[in-house]
Amino acid sequence: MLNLNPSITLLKLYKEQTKCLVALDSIIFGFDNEALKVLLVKRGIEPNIKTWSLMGGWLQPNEGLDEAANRILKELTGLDNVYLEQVAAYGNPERDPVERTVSITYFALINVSDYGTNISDDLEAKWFGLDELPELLFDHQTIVFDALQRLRYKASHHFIGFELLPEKFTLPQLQKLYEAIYDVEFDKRNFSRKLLATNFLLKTEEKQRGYSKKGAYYYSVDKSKYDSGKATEHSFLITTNAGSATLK
Amino acid sequence: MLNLNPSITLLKLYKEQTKCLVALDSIIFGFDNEALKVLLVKRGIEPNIKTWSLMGGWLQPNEGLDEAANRILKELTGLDNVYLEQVAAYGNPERDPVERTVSITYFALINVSDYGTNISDDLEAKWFGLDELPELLFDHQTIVFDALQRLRYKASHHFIGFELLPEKFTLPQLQKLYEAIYDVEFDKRNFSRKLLATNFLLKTEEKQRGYSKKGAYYYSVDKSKYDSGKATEHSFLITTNAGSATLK
DNA sequence: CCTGAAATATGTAGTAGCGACATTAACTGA
DNA sequence: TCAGTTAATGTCGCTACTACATATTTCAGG
Repeated sequence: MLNLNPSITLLKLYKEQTKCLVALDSIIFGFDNEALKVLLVKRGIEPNIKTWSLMGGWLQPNEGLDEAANRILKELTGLDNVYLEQVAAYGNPERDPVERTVSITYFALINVSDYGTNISDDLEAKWFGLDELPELLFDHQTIVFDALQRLRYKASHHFIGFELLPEKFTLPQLQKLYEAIYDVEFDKRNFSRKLLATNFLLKTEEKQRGYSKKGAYYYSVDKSKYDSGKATEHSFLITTNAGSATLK
Repeated sequence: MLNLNPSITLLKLYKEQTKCLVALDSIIFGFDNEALKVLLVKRGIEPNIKTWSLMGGWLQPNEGLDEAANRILKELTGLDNVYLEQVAAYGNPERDPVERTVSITYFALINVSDYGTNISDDLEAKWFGLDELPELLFDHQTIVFDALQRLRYKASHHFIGFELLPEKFTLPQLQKLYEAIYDVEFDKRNFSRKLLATNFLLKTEEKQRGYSKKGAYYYSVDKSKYDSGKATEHSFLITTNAGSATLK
């Protein structure tokens, strides 16, 4: 932005700078009631064709970063209105051997059951558990790890976990979700007490059937409170000290 | 990263993508024992020549992002080995009117007394308090705000605040620093109890002279513990709930 | 129809840590 | 030596977290 010698003309200064490709890559998290998963695709172009990689694409001339990340996500999964948050930028000169590329990453939280129906079949995509990731393209391994860190932080301070669940979910489901995110186990009683204390949850009259003998009540998110809560911070289950002590 | 039609050749696919300039802009925080400040420079090129802006520069062909941010910081301030952490990427198509530019931002924590001696005089630079910022270039206002948010988060979970202070500092100095970062006031007794409990601080025999009647003991950072602590999280003074409640 | 198994729902007691608060100690300068 | 200023430290009450046990609902099988 700054030039110590003002006599150089503007255009020259701008023109002599190197330009890069800008890619947007999304770490798409999903939850199948058991484990936290990441959606990967088999790369369709050389080099490294058929290597598993994150869903991504290039920035187009007239779109902003968030906009581009949303567009790409929609193109590849058919999903719209997905929780999407920027994580970081990666720009090692050697990361993409063909062309200098800076990648800006986003993590997405999707509800797996929404996803299943809309996915285009052209695309070889698969869910992977975090401890069963295949060999990944370029630096995507690091990127996934960083995104997980970010998700863990975010979900412990803001009420966003439910974005990974269907509209209606039970407390045991919610607990399993958080246990998957942090790879810890929680006490049922303390868990429900703490989550209910947020006042973000609305109990419905409906019970889940078939999964357990007794059946658990479904809850939904109180959107009005949640929207105002997005700005505010709440420390959920993982207080920073306990968290680092307990995480595997 | 992915192409639904594998018949398109690799090079064509890469070549037809638009390229951008990539800028690295740093929010340089400093602390003058009173307030948290940001170092800004007067832009030397059109458009918006003479508008105050963040310190920044362009990414060069053979350097990574962190590397570039460090290089630029060194070129502009003479400072080396500075705490520097990536914050976010900004890429609205209109943000730089001359040329499509993606900016990747970093926050830097420097010790103002180190800085004073090394600064090149070619450069019109000035410290600004956060509540007395001038009109800023492009979206730099937003960028500063986001960086402050990030600094607040980081300093409340990791022991990094001291990067803004000299090698040796007193507890009252440290307290004033945290008060400046969060724009709150702390209780002296609770503050020192909590900070000392981290075990990151080493008390020296030396006392600060001249500033107060009694004189406060100098402390330094126990680097061995600190290095291992960088990975771990610690919740410092600002617990998330209390923090959001108390912050102005 | 009764019984047992399985999972949900909820209550309590102990404790650690936080916040609020007041006094003593060290030094300077008049 | 006295007054003024700032540093250093200890106590109490409360909140919130943890650990832990029992009752309830329902389904399935004899």
